[in-house]
Amino acid sequence: MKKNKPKYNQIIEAAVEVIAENGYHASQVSKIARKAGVADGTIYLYFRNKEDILVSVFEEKMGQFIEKIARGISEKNNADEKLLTLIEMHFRQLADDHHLAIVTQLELRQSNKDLRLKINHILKPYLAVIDDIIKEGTREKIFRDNMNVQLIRQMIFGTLDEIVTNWVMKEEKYDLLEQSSDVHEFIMSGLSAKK
Amino acid sequence: MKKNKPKYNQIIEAAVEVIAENGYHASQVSKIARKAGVADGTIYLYFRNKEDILVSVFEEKMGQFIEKIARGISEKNNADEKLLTLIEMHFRQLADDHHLAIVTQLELRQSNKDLRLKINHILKPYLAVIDDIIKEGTREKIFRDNMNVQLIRQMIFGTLDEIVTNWVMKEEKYDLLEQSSDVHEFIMSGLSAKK
Amino acid sequence: MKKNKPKYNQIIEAAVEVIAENGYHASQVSKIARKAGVADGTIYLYFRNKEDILVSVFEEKMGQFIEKIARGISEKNNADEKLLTLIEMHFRQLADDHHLAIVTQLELRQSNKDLRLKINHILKPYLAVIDDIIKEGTREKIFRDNMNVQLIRQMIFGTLDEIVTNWVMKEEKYDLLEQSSDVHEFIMSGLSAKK
Amino acid sequence: MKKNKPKYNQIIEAAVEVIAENGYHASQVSKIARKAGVADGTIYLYFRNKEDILVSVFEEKMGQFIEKIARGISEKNNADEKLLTLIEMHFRQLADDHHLAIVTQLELRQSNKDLRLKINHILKPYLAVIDDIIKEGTREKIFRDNMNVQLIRQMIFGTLDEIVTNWVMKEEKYDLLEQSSDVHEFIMSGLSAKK
DNA sequence: CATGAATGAGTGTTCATTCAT
DNA sequence: GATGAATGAACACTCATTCAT
Repeated sequence: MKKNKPKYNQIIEAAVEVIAENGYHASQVSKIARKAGVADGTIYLYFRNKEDILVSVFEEKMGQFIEKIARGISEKNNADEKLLTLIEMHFRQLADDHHLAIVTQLELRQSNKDLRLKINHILKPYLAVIDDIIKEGTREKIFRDNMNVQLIRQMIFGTLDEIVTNWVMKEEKYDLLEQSSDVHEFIMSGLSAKK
Repeated sequence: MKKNKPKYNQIIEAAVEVIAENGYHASQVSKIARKAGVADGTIYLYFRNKEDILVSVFEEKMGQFIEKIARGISEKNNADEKLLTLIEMHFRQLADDHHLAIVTQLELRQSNKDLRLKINHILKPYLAVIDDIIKEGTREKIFRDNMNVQLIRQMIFGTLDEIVTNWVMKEEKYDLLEQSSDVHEFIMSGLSAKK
Repeated sequence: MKKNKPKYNQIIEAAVEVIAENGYHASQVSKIARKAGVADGTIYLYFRNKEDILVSVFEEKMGQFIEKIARGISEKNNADEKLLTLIEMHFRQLADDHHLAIVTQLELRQSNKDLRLKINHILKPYLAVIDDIIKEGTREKIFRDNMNVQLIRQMIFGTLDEIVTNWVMKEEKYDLLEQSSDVHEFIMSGLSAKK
Repeated sequence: MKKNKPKYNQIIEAAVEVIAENGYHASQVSKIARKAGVADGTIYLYFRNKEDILVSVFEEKMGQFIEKIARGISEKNNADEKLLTLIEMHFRQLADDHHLAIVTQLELRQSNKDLRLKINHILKPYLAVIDDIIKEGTREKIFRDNMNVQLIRQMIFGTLDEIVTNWVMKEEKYDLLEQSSDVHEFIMSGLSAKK
């Protein structure tokens, strides 16, 4: 949410809707402008080019996404609870925002390498949150020692991402949140120190 | 490998190379034709349209990919060993074919929803192989009961896929195969019945 | 006239007409294509881009222009007659081709610096023809010694060019060719060795 | 210099600089406004539109140009000296104002037919000055009789203009003023009554 | 007088696909 | 079967001008 630039936010919101409804490749700048209620040229007062709109969409939305999760986690006292919170909030936020789910799981992945690299960059803070949970669990001795944090994080993120993507592709026919405890149990057992 | 149509295979191989070298969006039909040593029009004697080339590329390559894994697994006697074999062969086949890894993990994901649905369809036999291992492990009582097979399979596939994608994006700088045992341990612990 | 590429010449001719009729800035590629009776895309099989069309127009037309003058001059036996021939043919060729006159004197001058540099390059052979006459006249002792050939050539070309441009801007209301002898006399007197 | 409107002159001067530095086509109104230190909208309090700025630039600058030459000539007593003065001052004024030379010889020529007609109109007083010298020379019997004044004037102006343009295009690498006497001699001989 | 945010018309170029030879 | 010349739809971005403040 950039300062008090109402047009900036109008355009961001319009972009999410247009991409969710039309698909990445059919999302012309003029369509976004029309939905935002501004002229085509106005877009370029707030964004350098079309790619900049898309990067900003992801930036703004992921910013909120991560911030909420980080806040939720900070109230929990151990890695176990934190992981459950992360899973639940990851699922809930996407389940609650139909358009956002389509855009992040399906449409934005069709972008070219450049844009994907930028998206990966934006994703980093979220990956760092996951890393922190892993490290905390190791300190708390509830996770095994000597784990490759980067690999574990890839497995956790890959698991969550694939589950959400499948849910979106199945047109969100079932309850995503219900899966949380199974996923949590799978990951916790996978990392557990006991054995 | 379709029948004995040499041009068909020339075009498939050319497509993999062209996409790996130029990226999805810079892979024009004319470029594929040139690399395959045929005229542009000839492409359309073997494929309905550009999407059909890409689907066929995935179909042919995944066909071999799955077949090899299925064969490797059939020689193993329990779910534990089968899972390890699947992980190792999944990693090894992509580590051994640089072009294929780039195409499947990065480039083909840029396709539109239609193409991705077709790709998912082609992937089904592989997902079925994973499902079979899960079911076998449950029968063997080495996995927990009452697991949601579909969910577990998504977590396993998501884990493997994310790890390979990260490895490709990091320009294959480290050894992918080395990760196999950690991944296997993570998943096995996650599914394990003991506790 | 390039080889036997009929489309190439159709496009060149169409470009001259379109520019003469609509002006430089209103000469869209699609308008040229329509007048040439080809599809927009066909233009790009024969020309790299729009500028290449314009350069080629000038190249082809000036090529013929210069060639004819060079041929005409070669039949003359002294600098005096050669100069008269050059003036007459310069005027006649533009007087005979209304469209070409408008394009070269008015429209193509609106091009940007890049294009103008290329046009100047194409003009060089013509300037060389003028230089040769000046040198010949000096050898024949009918022109003064010690003249700055480059400067003289600029004066001659500037004179002819300004006269034609004025004639085109006055909508070709009077007879351009009639001016030839006065211009010839002016230049000859200006260069004459007698004094 | 219009009235006592300081902003008017700021904009005129800014326009010359911007055009000289960026070229005709890259000289946006907003760039001129920024250089002039006024808001975009302010431009339109002093000029009807962009073309009006350019016409006014030429008007103001040519007004001074012509006035100085007319004053210089009025001090001379015969057509011969007046012509030399005109040539020298024409060359000197452009040699002394780098920006003006670029703008008048190269950039403003890229304008469309409309603007060029207006520029020609502004040029008329200068052409009249040349005409007067020609007529005076004829009266003084130092020029031939029966000359087509308009044609002679075109030749003189064309000569001077082409020489200056060449000098600007050669990036003003040599001394323009040095050419004056040769040019004067060429024209005088060309018009001379003796023979 | 002065501002500057907002407007919206206009166009060169690519490339998947066709079809006459 | 094979060719490759020809097609034509589709779209991001700039910038002169306006007008509410």
